[in-house]
Amino acid sequence: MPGRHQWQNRFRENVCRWTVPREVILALLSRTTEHLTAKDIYGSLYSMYPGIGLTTIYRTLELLHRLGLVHKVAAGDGQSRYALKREDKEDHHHHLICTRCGKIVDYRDFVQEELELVKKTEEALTKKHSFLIQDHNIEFLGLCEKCR
Amino acid sequence: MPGRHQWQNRFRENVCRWTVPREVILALLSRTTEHLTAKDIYGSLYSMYPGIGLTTIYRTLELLHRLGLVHKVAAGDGQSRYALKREDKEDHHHHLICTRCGKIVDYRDFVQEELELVKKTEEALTKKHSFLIQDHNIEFLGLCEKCR
DNA sequence: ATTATAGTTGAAAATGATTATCATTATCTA
DNA sequence: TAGATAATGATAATCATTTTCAACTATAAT
Ligand SMILES: [Mn+2]
Ligand SMILES: [Mn+2]
Ligand SMILES: [Zn+2]
Ligand SMILES: [Zn+2]
Repeated sequence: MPGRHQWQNRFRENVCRWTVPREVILALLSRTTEHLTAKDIYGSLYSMYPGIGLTTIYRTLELLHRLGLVHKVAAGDGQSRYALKREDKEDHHHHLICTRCGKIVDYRDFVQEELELVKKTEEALTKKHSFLIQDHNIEFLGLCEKCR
Repeated sequence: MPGRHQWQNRFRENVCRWTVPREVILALLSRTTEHLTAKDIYGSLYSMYPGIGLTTIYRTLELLHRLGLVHKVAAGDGQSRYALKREDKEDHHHHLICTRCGKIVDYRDFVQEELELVKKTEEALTKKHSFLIQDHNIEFLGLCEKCR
């Protein structure tokens, strides 16, 4: 529901076509706040769209990631998980990750302080190591309620 | 060179035997500050110890990780990298990761401020999500000098 | 509306890192 | 030194992700 046309435009700009699999995957992602694996998506879509290929899901997720529409998170259990970025700019957040079951929880605490520290650090590191820094991650690892 | 006997003892406590492959792998890790993949290690060891198996390297690295002797870092390129933990306690650091070639650089800037923020956040998250938090990661992603 | 041109799809095979098996060997303890 | 058992390494198996490629389709130009 949130912005099918915006997505469509974003695709056109990049010479990408607006297709059924892409629409369906985006629709699914926009319906949840969970961080889904390619297989999760494949499973959820199966009833509504039995023909869809896992390959296409991987390709679409990679595309969405390239277009900056989804977050891609490695939970350390060997598979990547994806979540749609929110439209509002107040969505900067990081993750709490269960190392046993792979569950990912968003958190948005102390974002202001975090950003200050991140900015300082980023500047220092850019100079010191002549890296081109594009992003940062902060994650807390542990066991979720069920797994501990 | 740094503490072969300490390692040996750490092994014994855990009913683990002190073997040639384990000694050789630890020796290699202690000779560098780089973050190595299992294959890197296999390659480096080959001349000195042609018989060693890649399987054993994986097993040893996993063991060292379980014993808390190495850091295990996922560079996002699909393979894990390992680096020996330093003996001194001033070694708390985080990583700058090149998303193109997987290179990992340690940084230790603003550790004090970082720890304050981390502590606050950890307490808040523990309560709010009833997670048992065991560790945290901070990483900056981008392109290294060679890759950008 | 028809056509031409890329972009897209999905089945199948390939890749590549990591793990599981299992017979053989090495370490440690008594 | 001998027995118990942990460790090794060759091999096969897993498993997520990619690559291939022929068939299909969205889109723009006629
Ligand atoms: Mn998230
Ligand atoms: Mn490090
Ligand atoms: Zn869990
Ligand atoms: Zn690089």
